[in-house]
Amino acid sequence: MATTELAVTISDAEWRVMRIVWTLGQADSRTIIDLLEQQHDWKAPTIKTLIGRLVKKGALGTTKNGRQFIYTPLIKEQAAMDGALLNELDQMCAMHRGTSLVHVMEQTELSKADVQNLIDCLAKKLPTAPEMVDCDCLPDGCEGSCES
Amino acid sequence: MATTELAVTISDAEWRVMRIVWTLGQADSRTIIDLLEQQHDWKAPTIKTLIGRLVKKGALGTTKNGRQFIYTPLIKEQAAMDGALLNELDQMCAMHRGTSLVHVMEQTELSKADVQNLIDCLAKKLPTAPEMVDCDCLPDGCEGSCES
DNA sequence: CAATTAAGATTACATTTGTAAACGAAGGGA
DNA sequence: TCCCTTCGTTTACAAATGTAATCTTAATTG
Repeated sequence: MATTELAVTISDAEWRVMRIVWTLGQADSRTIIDLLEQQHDWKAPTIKTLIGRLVKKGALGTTKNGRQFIYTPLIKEQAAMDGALLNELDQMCAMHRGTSLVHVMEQTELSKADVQNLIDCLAKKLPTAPEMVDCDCLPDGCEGSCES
Repeated sequence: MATTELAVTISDAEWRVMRIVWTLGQADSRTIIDLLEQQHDWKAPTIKTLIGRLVKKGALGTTKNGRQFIYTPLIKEQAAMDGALLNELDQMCAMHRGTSLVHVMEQTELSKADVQNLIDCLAKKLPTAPEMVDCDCLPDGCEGSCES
């Protein structure tokens, strides 16, 4: 049985740090601090705190390199992204998720390949898609019209 | 110039309360408390606190009904959902958003109509979709391979 | 009318998060 | 060898959040 790795929760600010490390593959604190100081008005100690918290949370791993550390991602970027989005979606009314996804699509820039993948994925779902998805906001089930 | 209504932020626990009110259209505290006590192990005072915070945040409005209040949503459910998802997506690497949306689609139950709407929306995007969306994790732009 | 109940308001308290200063040890240069 | 730079660690502190007890007041009931 593999270690049940319960999804690490990454806060908004921490997310910025992770993106740097994910993109570079690995990085020492100097690099992370330099890059983030350019993108935000964060002071170096702020970024150090974020790095420290990510290490404690198990999102970043460390390798000693002389006096310093080299940080590497311990969680996958795509998995973190998928998890965060699904998490958010899961706490919303099941009946309205589809509409929300349409709105999100409309406002998100996607590459041709992404659009094609999405179309393929949806085409595959179409045959087995239910006629409707019920609201799950009330204990029993929502028969109301869900005005909003 | 209309009042720039800066998106109200709703926390996870508060989200549960909003869903009840959105679904019912309006509700008094007794109703909200009864329903939520069934879904969670929350005590009545906990729910009262959440309701109070939502009123203060401007997410719920009140109408006096005798000694009690009737709560109504001041923000639209669909708008709140769209905003929360876009917010989450916006803080992620632009290059990987498409893939994440594919994964989200795969794991979300959608009605036939939703699937069709999504397909239509995507079909419309396809012609103008860029060949690729660049990573925006680094200050300048990410030319790296973005291993993750 | 007195005692109980219920509704909303006030207070409480630990944890997480954003944001950062201060500190201690290890190297590098004068 | 002695100071200064750096890195990582410790401490700080306010706001947001999860979770709830207590209090005040007005209404319900016997």
